[in-house]
Amino acid sequence: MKIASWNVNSLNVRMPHLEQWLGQFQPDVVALQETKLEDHRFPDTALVGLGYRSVFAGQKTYNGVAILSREPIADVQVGIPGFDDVQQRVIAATVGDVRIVNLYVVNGQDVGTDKYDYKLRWLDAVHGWLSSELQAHPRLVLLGDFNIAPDDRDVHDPQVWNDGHILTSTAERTALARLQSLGLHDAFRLHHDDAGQFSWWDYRQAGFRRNLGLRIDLTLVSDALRPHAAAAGIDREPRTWDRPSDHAPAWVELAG
DNA sequence: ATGGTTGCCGAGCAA
Repeated sequence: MKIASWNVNSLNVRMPHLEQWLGQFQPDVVALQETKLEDHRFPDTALVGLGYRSVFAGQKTYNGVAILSREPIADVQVGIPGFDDVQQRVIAATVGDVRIVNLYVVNGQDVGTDKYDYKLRWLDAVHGWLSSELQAHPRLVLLGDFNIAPDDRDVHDPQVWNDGHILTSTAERTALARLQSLGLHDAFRLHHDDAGQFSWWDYRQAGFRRNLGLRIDLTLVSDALRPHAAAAGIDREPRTWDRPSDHAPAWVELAG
């Protein structure tokens, strides 16, 4: 079972890329972020034609998340229970016997801003919710655009991306580590320990060509699924295509 | 590098 996460940065623009990628990569489940589409505009009919059901929670202009699956999707949850939020950043659902939790984590803009405070409060709410979600669903995959690079291997320049910088600040990394301490394991790091493997490259300054990137798109597997995480990676190919998203898909394969 | 690029929508904001 191949499960992937992809921040498409507008599904309206990226639908041809998604179609191409679904056809060649053949994922079983895909978590999308930044669809930037109201629900009535979501291309669910076109996706059925490609063999995928979908559930989604969108809004105009910003945010928006979805889960696509070849198999039936059950028990859909939108948002974090008990955390009022007008921003559509969370959708969870069950596929087979696996709970899929898709996050579009707050970017945070800059350390010390109101958006940064919102990011940390939002991550705290996710932590509280996931501790109970894991009890109810031990076989769980938490994936998405985390907008946090876990450690210095995951940034092209640790001098710039340091403990005072957004996406790499100590408080953000601590919040991510706290989530992982619930028993969630970075599937990529179960299989690779090298630096310089990124999932996002800034559109500016020819970031992709120069590999000036960060690894901020993660697939985390629960304790129960860890022995089944047979492979994980990042598919850079769609980032090479014409008019790409600034993110590449990150994936984990569950076996057995 | 208070730059640079893309997507939203039609002026700046968010990333």
